[in-house]
Amino acid sequence: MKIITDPKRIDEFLSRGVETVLPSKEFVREKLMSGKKLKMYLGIDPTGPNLHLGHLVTILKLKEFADLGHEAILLMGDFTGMIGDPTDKSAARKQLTKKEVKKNLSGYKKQLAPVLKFGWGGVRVEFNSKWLSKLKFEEVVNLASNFTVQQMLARDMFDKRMKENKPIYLHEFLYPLMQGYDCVAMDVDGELGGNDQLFNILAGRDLMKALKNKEKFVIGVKLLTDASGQKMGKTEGNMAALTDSANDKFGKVMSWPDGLILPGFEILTKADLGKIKKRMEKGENPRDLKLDLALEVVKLLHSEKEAKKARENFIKVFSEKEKPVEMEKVRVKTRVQNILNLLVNTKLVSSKAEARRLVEQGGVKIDDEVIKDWQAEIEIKNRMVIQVGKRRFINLELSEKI
RNA sequence: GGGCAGGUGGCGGAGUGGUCAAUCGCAACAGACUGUAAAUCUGUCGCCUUCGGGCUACGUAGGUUCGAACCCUACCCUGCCCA
Repeated sequence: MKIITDPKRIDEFLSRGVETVLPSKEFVREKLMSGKKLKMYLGIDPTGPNLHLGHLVTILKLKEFADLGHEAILLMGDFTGMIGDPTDKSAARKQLTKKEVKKNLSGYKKQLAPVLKFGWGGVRVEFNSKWLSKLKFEEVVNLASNFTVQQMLARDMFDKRMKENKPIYLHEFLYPLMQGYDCVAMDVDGELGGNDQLFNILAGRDLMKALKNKEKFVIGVKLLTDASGQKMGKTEGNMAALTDSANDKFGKVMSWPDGLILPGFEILTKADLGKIKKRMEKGENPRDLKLDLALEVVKLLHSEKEAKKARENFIKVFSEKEKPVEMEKVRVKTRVQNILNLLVNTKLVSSKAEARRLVEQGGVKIDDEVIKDWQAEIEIKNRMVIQVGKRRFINLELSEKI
């Protein structure tokens, strides 16, 4: 594949959605312009079964790199993942088994398929267990001698835990080491990652310099945060997972604070940012801009048709408070059931106590009628619609057999 | 190895013999409101219940007591200080 040296595209690659470029933008631009094939990688720890939009941002960047004709590697941290990242204090360190890692990986593959085809467009998948599991203790010690405890402690996460008298496990210090060694093992020219990964990535930069006398470049991608640096939602509640349905993804994007509109367009779409800014300045309703953003995001991961359907659905359910276009169908056998049992049986709630609470608070509707009495016996009719809260709907189907 | 302080609900953190299913904050859920699933306000927030109550839970295992998250013993785990 030919190396693309179009300055415009390279500029776009180095600036759109990018927070940090090390050692300098000029350095990396020069490399990219040289026409030489470069090797850059992005690491993911396969700790959970699902990827979310945050992962997607970096993966899209990796794809961009591949599209420029370079060698892009998606590194699965199966080794690091197996050791487990003990971020909380006493929660039993979850050590992933080989089986789980494998399962997670195949899930990722599926989830990423719409945006990235493995073995295509230059993106290659590697596993770091390939080299990390072979390191001898002696080699590990050698690697460790490149770093000081003080350097590690400089990391804000560790610093915070020191101040709070919370445990820091020794092997946590080895994390950056392992990640750094990945660069050495693959002998890459650069590394890509979320800007929050900078510390680990820099460890790799140091190692590359020390062991290979190579200047590894680093591209730190912007995180999905608003202007004040607040991560979207306090947790990752509205960080849509790639496995979410088109409707859910659409809704989650709509729930983002307005401050995320521009960053969202910047890092998740190819939309013309100037135009978006203009629309904002003109005082256009942010909701409409967000509808466009949500549409683009869903389009990225589903078809355009599905994206449009999700938008229609959202407008119906939330703006006009109507029922969704399509809802899940649930079969029931018993013709007459108590409302609580019905809610539990259809898996809308997890316990009777919860069901009762919802009913008492007026959060349960059957065919648009609020059910207030938790002792009510419901006579089930075909195609009856049960709604819990604002956004959970199911369509009942009477099963004819006993 | 020694001394000290701790281990409580999804998380943080009160409680130190009965009135504790456990104050409070965060997260979550429902309702009102809103351009939005944001913000704000209100309510809920272990499980089961014939709504009387029952059951399971405060690191683990035993014990004392009419009664234990709280007292005793052993064990496991964490932090701090000393060596």
